[in-house]
Amino acid sequence: MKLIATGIAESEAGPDEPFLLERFIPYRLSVLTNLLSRAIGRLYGRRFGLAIPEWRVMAVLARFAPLAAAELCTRTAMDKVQVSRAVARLKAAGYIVRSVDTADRRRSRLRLSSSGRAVHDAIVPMARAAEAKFIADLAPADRATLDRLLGLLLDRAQTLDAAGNIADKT
Amino acid sequence: MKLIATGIAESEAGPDEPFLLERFIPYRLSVLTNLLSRAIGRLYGRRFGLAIPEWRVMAVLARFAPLAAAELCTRTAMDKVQVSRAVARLKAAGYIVRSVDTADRRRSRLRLSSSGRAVHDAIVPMARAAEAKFIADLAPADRATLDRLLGLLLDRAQTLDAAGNIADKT
DNA sequence: GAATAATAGTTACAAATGAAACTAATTGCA
DNA sequence: TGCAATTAGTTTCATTTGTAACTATTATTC
Repeated sequence: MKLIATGIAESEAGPDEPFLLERFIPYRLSVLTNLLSRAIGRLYGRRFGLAIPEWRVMAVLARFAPLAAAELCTRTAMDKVQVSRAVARLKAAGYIVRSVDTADRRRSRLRLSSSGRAVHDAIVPMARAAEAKFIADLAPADRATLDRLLGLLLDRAQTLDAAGNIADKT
Repeated sequence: MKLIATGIAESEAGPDEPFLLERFIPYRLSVLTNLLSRAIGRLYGRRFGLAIPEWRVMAVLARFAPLAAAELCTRTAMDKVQVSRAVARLKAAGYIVRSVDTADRRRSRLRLSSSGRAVHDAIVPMARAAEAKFIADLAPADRATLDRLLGLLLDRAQTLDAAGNIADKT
């Protein structure tokens, strides 16, 4: 069943026209992301008992370890509570190892354990396959545009979120 | 601070290359949607005490009332528990009116109250302004492409979610 | 070089969410 | 009819999430 129509963006509609939720871009992005996160969450969760925040931490540690929690926050775009909890679960599962930064004993140095690395390496092809399947419908030019638009819109959203004034006429 | 790089999609990377979370499309979509939902949630919440699910219900009722809860589920892409709770809060706030369908007394007939309509009409321009601001950076061609891609990807995500096999090689 | 402020990370508590059990009403069918 | 199966919607309970308070350590300042 097709729930969401395509056509002009809602914001191009004049003020007297009815508001069309199904064309409202933030709504469509939200539905899209929820569907995709759910599908991908099943992917990690079913076989490895990982939630998405945990997978994000593992993916970043695989590349940049050792990292402190604060650096994980920056790299994963998660807040420090989320990171703290993801790290705690991964440590309990034996997928990461924590040591204390000797130069600053508040900071931790986090890295994947060998079993964590093995899980990571097993998941990566699945994640790539899922992404490929998701965009399989798109022509090469559309993929490039999508990639570029995601960059632009992320910048924009970060700016608007930080400014906190998304509705003002600025 | 720019967190997310642009470039080729992660799925185009070869199997021996490191996994780049910051280029992984589901990750970028998730970060984007969370930022945007947070910004827009503040918009509805601050002035009107509405959460996003409630606003969605109001937007759909404004156009299609009277509706039963099940129809709200279809139109908002929310599940019946979410809808039930959103309806309960809106009823408590006096923004919607519920009557019982005389032909099937399990079903309800929901519509906006006059104060609900007033709130709706006050929010619509704010929502439109927020969307316009969000895509203000985009050239007209990019807006059209975004609109089209959202449609394609939503279809795709619905299919993959329903099939539950996003990682298989199908 | 103490006292204060700032920072890294965790914990606690409250609100939101999701899955499953439940109630009430209707439909199907013997 | 009468009983099982289905459907609409709500409630319950466990989990997740977000904000704020907290602990431990380091930096600053007088």
